[in-house]
Amino acid sequence: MARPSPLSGFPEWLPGERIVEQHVLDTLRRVYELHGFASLETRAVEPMDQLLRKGEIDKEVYVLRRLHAEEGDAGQSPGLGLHFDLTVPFARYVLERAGHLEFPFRRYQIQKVWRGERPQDGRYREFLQADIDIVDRDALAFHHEVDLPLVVLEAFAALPLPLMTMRVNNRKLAEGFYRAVGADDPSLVLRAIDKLDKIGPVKVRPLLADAGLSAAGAQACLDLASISSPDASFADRVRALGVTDPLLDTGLEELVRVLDAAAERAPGRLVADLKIARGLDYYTGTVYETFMAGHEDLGSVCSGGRYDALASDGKASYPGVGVSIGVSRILGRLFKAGALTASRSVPTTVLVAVDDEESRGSSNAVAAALRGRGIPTEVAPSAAKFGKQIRHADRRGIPWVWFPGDSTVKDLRTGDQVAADPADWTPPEADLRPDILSPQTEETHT
RNA sequence: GUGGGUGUAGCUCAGCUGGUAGAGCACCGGGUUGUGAUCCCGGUUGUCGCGGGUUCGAGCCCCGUCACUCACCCCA
Repeated sequence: MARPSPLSGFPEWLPGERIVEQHVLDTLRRVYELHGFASLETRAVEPMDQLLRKGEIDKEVYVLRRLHAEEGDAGQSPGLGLHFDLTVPFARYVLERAGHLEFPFRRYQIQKVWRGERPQDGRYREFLQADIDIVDRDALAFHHEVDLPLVVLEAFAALPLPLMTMRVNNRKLAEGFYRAVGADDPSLVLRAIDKLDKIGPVKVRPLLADAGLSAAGAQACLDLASISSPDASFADRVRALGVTDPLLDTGLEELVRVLDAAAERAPGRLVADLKIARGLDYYTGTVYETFMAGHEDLGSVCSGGRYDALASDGKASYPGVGVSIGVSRILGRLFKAGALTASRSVPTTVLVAVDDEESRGSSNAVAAALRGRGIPTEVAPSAAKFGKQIRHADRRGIPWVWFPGDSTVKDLRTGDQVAADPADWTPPEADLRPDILSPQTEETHT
């Protein structure tokens, strides 16, 4: 059989990269649980009508089909598709289990999602998302829109990643403003403003005209979009535009509260940016997009917002707020750039050398003693010359090699070799797990 | 889905107007009868993406196809 070529858009990491990924996932789990978020996993498939509701027909969903499906089977059921995000499955889960859940319900969910789009740099067809959401029944207190992004920023701060900056806007603010300057359909304006970074104001202006805005109205929207600030000062600049509207006032007030809290609890990491739009139309309040220092061209690596109508069963509605971290997008870019590696490609801390095959048993005994004290240990695969055995460890980044013959242990980094007893020798605490190295020059969190 | 670019060794690539496939790195063995580097010597590695066509002859030209990649779209 010919060598298979990798499938584009379905990333698979090397062992060392997987070690980095697991470190990231462990850290996210730790921080999320520190804040009391419960872990959840939902099935990979949803009924097609669930995935495609809200008229988002252009969603590229992978459809699930039995190889031996009978003719006509397809017509009888709604059909199944792989989920393309974790929010829709979560909303479905909440509706289905509302009677068994305690509200407000806080959960995190780290799973693969699938999108049938053309892959590109930073854009995959199968990728890992790490979501956290808070949902409540009927009404969700506003302060969750303040608290949730701070949890995510805390998680980023605990990770060896380039500096993350979260840019924040508010749908009420935008919608109130757009209506007040003459837009009948604020979502059209939103979509136009969303393209601002990519195509520039000259090309956005006609789109705003298409949305029904006068020249003055379009100018006002562009002026609004140009406002950004790392603190609450943006509000004065918005008011200086002279537009008044009750919804705009509410949105302004909310965004000020988000910025005030962030200034205190995550200074510099959260910025008000009134051109942040978000394509998805179900957001109703604060919206978030996050950019990675030095990799802004990648687009947002962590986005979300407040939603009111995503889950509703007719009797009750379940408003929520959540964000999703694009784990694969972040890691794929940093791996490719050589900006994030593990100090070794295996978990092994100690390689026990083998003198000859007759004495493999004593090497196994040394390894067992070390493992018994929590030290990840493997035994050399063959009784090759010691130079070979050392190289086996060196190639993998294993820091220590144990020689059972004279009961010594060698630190490959320094070359020092000392007598040691398997019953009590212990490596430095830091050697028990691989280090995560981020050799880039940009600012990092840790 | 639309439009560009690229497919040659494990990796990065060279290959002239069409004339029997190369380099560097990597890898393996030895120099070195049990301790990593360097050095020296030697060695392995290919359906030139795939299929067809033109030609005495195709890695090179033509057609098709597949894959990868970039942009649009959309978004993590």
